Amino acid sequence: MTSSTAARPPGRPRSGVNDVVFAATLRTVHELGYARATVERIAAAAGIAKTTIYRRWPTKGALIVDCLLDAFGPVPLEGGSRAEIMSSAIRWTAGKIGEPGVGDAFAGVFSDGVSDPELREILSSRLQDPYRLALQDALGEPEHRVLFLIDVVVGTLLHRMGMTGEPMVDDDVDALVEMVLPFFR
Amino acid sequence: MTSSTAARPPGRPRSGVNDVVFAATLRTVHELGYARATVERIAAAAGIAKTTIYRRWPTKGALIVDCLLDAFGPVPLEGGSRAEIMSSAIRWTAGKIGEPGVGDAFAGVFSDGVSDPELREILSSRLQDPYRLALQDALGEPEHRVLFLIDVVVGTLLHRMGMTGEPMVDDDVDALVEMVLPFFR
DNA sequence: AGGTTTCGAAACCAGAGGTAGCGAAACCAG
DNA sequence: CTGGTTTCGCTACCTCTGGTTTCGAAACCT
Repeated sequence: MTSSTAARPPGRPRSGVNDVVFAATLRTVHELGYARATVERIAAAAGIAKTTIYRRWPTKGALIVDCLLDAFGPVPLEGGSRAEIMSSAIRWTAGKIGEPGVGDAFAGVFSDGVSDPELREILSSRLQDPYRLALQDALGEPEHRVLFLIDVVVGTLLHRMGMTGEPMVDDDVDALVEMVLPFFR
Repeated sequence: MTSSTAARPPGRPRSGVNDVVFAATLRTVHELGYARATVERIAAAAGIAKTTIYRRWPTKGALIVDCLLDAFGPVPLEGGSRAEIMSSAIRWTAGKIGEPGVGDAFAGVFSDGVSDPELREILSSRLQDPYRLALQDALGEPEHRVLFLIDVVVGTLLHRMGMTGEPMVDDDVDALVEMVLPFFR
């Protein structure tokens, strides 16, 4: 065993509070909204110091992206036909965005990215790309078609969330599936 | 002429700089992005004092919404068939959002609304409702269908804008039309 | 025990939205 | 021309947020 698992570095090890921080982030965003969920409040909710957060994530945006990655996890792409795969992926996305705090955090960090190219890059490469690649693979569609699909699905769900403050109801998610599927058959 | 046109109130009249402010707002947002387009910078670009802006608009969000209303103007709903009306409305929306500064301002104020219920109310009632009502009338569709249509079209366009920093290219706008029309036939 | 790293706490900074106070300017009525 | 009313520009100011810095204490390994 020469080096594969990287011997523990010297010094005091980091306390394993990442999960606590993610939970505190979603809870705080859910209760106070994105803008009022300050890093200080998130740290307090997690029971740690603000500086500890900034030691692990360079910016608030990076923290939120990591938190969303943790909340979403890998997209389930089971299902036989292309239609079943797409349908279940859309419903899965809608369900995740509807979980308390997730939609607000997503819309908020997305908004911040509008005027922050570095955050946009993080958002695109760390959050969008993995799902884009998985979808390209599962659906056999070219990149630009999958990007378009993501624009439609995520854009629609976030617009509803941003405009009403509530996630999209199931009937409208059904309509979204019904509208998207024929176009990608 | 008794009272219809409201006799001019006493005191110094407001200088007619609204148009100058709108132009300066779009220009500043286009050059610096939404977050760095501070009210102070917008005022400087318009050649007026920051306090003058806050005398006319209660918040930055309200200023942006008025600016967008001015930039969009009424939606053109000419065209014979329903398909023509919808198609031209979608392309008109995409074109407006693609104008320099408009898309950034739209995405920015939309983002701010995520964590600001008052701004969301302004956005919904002053910006979305007029277009929604005009579309309900022109298309003969019920409210929730038109709201869904707006979610899809505006959401998709803003997601592309927010993710890439660039407005959607014509080919993809064509795809959007092609996807939406059959669902609303 | 010594070296190394992380922790919490506090003070701190820069930039943003938004407000208050002031004298000067612009308009109208008499 | 004078007085009343309102808006103007200017400056100073407040609050909040993201983010940084500093420092002593704690945790781990050798």
